[in-house]
Amino acid sequence: MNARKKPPAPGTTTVTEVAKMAGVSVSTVSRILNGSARVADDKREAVEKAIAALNFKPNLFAQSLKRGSSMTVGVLVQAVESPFFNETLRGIEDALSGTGYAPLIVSGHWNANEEAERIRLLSARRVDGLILLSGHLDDEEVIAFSEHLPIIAAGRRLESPRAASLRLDNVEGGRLATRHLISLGHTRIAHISGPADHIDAVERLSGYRLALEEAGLAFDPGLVVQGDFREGGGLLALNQLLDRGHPFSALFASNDQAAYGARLALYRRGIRVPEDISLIGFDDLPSSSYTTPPLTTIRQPVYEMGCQAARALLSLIAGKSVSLELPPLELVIRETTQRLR
Amino acid sequence: MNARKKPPAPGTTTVTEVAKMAGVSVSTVSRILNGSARVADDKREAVEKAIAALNFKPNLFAQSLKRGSSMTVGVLVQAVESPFFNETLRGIEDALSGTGYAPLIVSGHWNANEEAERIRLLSARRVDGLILLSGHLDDEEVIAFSEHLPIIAAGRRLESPRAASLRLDNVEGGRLATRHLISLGHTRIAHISGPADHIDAVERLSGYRLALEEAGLAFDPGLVVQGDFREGGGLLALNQLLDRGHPFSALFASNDQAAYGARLALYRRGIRVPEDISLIGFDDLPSSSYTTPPLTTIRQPVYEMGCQAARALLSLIAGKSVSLELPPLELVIRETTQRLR
DNA sequence: CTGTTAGCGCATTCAA
DNA sequence: TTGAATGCGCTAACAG
Repeated sequence: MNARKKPPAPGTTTVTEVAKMAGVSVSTVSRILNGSARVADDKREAVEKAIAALNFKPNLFAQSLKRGSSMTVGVLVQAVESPFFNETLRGIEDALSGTGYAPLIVSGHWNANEEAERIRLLSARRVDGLILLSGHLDDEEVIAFSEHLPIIAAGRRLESPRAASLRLDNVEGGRLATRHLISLGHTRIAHISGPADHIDAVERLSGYRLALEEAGLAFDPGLVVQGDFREGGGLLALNQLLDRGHPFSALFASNDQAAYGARLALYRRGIRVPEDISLIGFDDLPSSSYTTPPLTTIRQPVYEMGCQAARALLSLIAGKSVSLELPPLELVIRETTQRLR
Repeated sequence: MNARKKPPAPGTTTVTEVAKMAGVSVSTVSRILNGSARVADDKREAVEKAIAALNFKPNLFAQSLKRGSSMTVGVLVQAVESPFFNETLRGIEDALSGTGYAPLIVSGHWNANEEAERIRLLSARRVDGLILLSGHLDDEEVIAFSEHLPIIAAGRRLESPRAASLRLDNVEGGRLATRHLISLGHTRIAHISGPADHIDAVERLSGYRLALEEAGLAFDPGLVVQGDFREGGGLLALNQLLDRGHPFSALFASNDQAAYGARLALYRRGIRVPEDISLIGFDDLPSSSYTTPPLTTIRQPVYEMGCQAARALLSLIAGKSVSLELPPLELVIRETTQRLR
């Protein structure tokens, strides 16, 4: 029933066969594979030849089973399809490349239950560590998970021996954005906030209020409307705002996607950007350099976050302590903001 | 320090412990885990209780080692950060969700050598199958890989017992786009092509020429300029085109990203879209609904591609034959094209 | 129906 | 320096 002879399939050959071909024992092959002990040159050569000839790759499962390490790190992202996480994933991938570790990416879909479920899945796959990008899980739960699994969490602040976090100062970011508008002479500044249960969104709103206050400008709740961090929400939000009839000359959107939506709403109503209304976003997605006009925004170092997170996780896995330092948020002035005339 | 009672770490308990706690043998536990045989209700109950109490998850490596299946499928994407692949990844993830399979995503970076290297990496991890999204590998190499590994390839056409492909008719897409412009009265239609070594790009260009020909319009090489499927390339390309001085009233960009770049170039020069120039893209990225103005484009069913690819791969893995059918490319008329006046 | 046992492919003792 | 032997945790015969 089963076909006996197979061509040397990668993933079919084992150390035993390599050993046989090279005329040595399996342990010698293993030693060469891992450099775990000195081996005579002639044997080494024979083994290496056999490995090449058989197209041999050690079975990672057997290795994992033996070593208790999977050489895999889990990455819990909120949505693979979100442009926001893209560059972070690239950073993770780049940082991991060449280390032997591979990322296993799963999506939590902005849902605490699903996140917990995914983490369980990752843990069943015995990932050696976990990178958490944002998410709705309680910090306590994350710390609980970290008892068994080193964790680097982005978008949180948590202290624990087996966990570290990476978080930007979103209050400062919101303040930066708002101050930029104020410095251009704007005094009636609207804000599209993000989800009320999203800490980043809440902080950006705080930053907005803070900047207003610092400038002696009154906070007007009628100028704030809730979005959902996505284009559709931004569009809706801006329409609501406009319908309220409170005049404003500048708009701070809590993220770039919301800004895109708002931009479209403005376009539909024939309101020009930046001539009639100045617009600033938050994130600096790659596409924000190419909107019409290019979007002024607050740049988050997302790629660097990915790199750092991955590197830090590797340290954690190696039992070393980690210190995380991120470049600061940065105002990127492009063409959607201008001085109030 | 406080007395910490170690909660059973997930990934630490084994079938043996479960068996001991439930007072049965390991095989009984295994049988219950896999439903591979009938088990008396009382034992089943005891085992299930033990599993819950110990927070037990079977070690996937041990399972894989034993069964020779990793419950993992490899996904070779060109760039995790590319907006184009995002929705496809989501489709793959959705289709895989609940099947027990997890995707292992790696990037080939548009480079045949790196692609081959990544595939080797995936094969060392003993993935049960492979989804290839685009790429520079020769079809023959892909077929060679498929000897040992079931493969679904998007963006190719290949026949083999262990491989299947999923490919849209890009000639038709290019034709569709161009015909739309022609139907609006345009006769001087420019084209930003994609990389000359990218088959999709070449086919879209063919479609463009075909539509021109069908309409009795002469093909003018001076109206075609090469881009790179990215925003920057589109921007540059359009500037070149404009500098050539050949007049045109409509532009077909080989993908949406190029269209974004072109849009910006136009904006910079004060050329209005669609009043002065009609613009059509290709792909229908999610953000294309929110450009200013929203982009007319050819929609690729990328999400569906992901779903289908994943489902087909599962069939292939199960030893079944597959038939792949994709919804057709579709013209999405938004607001960057209008009748020539 | 259930328990015992033999490996899956590998890294690692322990002897030689 | 090398080889033989022992599990890692699990599934699947094979007996009972």
